[in-house]
Amino acid sequence: MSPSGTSAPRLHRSSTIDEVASLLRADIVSGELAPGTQLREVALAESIGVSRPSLREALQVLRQEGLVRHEPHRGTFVTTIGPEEIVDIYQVRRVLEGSAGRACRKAGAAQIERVGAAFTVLAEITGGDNFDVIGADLRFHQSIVALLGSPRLDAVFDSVVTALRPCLVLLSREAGGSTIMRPDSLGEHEAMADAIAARKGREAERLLSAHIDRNQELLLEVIGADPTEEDE
Amino acid sequence: MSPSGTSAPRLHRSSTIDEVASLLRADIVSGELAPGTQLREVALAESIGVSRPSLREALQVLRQEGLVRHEPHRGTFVTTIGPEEIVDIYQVRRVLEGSAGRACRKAGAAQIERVGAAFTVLAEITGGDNFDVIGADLRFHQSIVALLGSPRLDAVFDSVVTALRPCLVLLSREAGGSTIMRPDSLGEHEAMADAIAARKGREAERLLSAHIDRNQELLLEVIGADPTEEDE
DNA sequence: GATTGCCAGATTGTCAAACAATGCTAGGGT
DNA sequence: ACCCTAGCATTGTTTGACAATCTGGCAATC
Repeated sequence: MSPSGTSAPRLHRSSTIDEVASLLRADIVSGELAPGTQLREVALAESIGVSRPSLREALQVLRQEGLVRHEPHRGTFVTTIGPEEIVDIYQVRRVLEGSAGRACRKAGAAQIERVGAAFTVLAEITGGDNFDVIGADLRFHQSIVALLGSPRLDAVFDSVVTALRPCLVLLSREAGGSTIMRPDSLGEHEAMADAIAARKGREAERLLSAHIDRNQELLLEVIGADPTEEDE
Repeated sequence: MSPSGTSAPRLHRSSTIDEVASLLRADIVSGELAPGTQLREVALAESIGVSRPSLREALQVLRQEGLVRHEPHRGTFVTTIGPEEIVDIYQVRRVLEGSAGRACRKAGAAQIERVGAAFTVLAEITGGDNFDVIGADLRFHQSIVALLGSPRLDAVFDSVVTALRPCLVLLSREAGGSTIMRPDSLGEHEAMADAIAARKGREAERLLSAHIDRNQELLLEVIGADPTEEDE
């Protein structure tokens, strides 16, 4: 038996607290738990069906992920996202996706292939539900970051996307329509996918950067113009 | 009431679990808790003086930071760092520091100033204790990443540095001498600091990239040549 | 003698209940 | 109207307990 070091995927892959964390995470990114909501430990633990210590451990996970904010002796609240966070998040995107675009020259063929696949999904899903479009869009960009070949950077982008998603969902809910997906957005994505497929690093970086800038402006505009009604 | 010095209104700045997490984090990065060590909950909780649930919450924090690895029903162990992790960490450094170097053109004057200050500290401390040199080196690079002006990216780099530090400490302990700080390393840092001060983005990026590549090679060499005795 | 099966100890996983500490709110005194 | 205080709700932390699971060694079997 050669215990080939890297992986010992013992079954049992989900502990209670990870499940609880996933559950809450899903409720947050879907917007079901609105930003600013206080998460009361006793009630929440009861409603989920776990003990308070277990819930608290799960909350620690979410806190570390930045999905909830913790104020001592006050409580834990779903993170509210403001203009500064938006700017920060998009700066992260610029750095990560920009670098990834430029690195498409060195990336493996398989990774390049996945970008194309992600674009295909995005192109075909357009016109469907807004929520699905957001998901496909983000997955496309995720596949771009994957070009860097770094699990850690993938995780960083994941967390950024997770933080961004409730914001986009909220937006789409308010606008009710296709505010998020600008009409020329699909074209931009196609251009990016093409540049990457052709391994034109500089071009891809430029397109990505411009795309991200535009989206940031759009988002800031809507968020800034609409001081969310969340409460006092 | 004159707010003289430390005894200001108790801002409750650290909850128990954050303190415990900090304590353990310090022990891990200093190498006192060697990689691979199992953290037994009862004994550890007792030795620190907190209850088991509190300790577990602290461990969740460290797990999220990647400092410990958790195996269900087995225990939590101080993360062991292998060649893949080294490569990953240095990829993160390449992306972050490279982007930061190039972004020095747009960075604020204050941020640029801090890079210079960090270099001064590094230059003057050289020759001192190895541990201090490592710290100053990392802080210098931290100040470079700060050029990006993104709290999130700062945090990412922080976590990377934290993961890297025990590895460097271990190295310095084995080599006993100046293996980490190559003789020409200080010169490289000076060149980088100069390029940034002059806001030569391209130049800074090139220098940083080369510097990081060299250090990665060095680290991989020593790590690879020395399969640490820790496991089976 | 080597392998297998199995049992006891140790360790983690999870819970219930409790009490202290703190923040918020409402009511009373001025 | 304002300040102060009492009381309630919520978090912070501990204790103790029990179930589930892993580890290592012992005995039985081939």
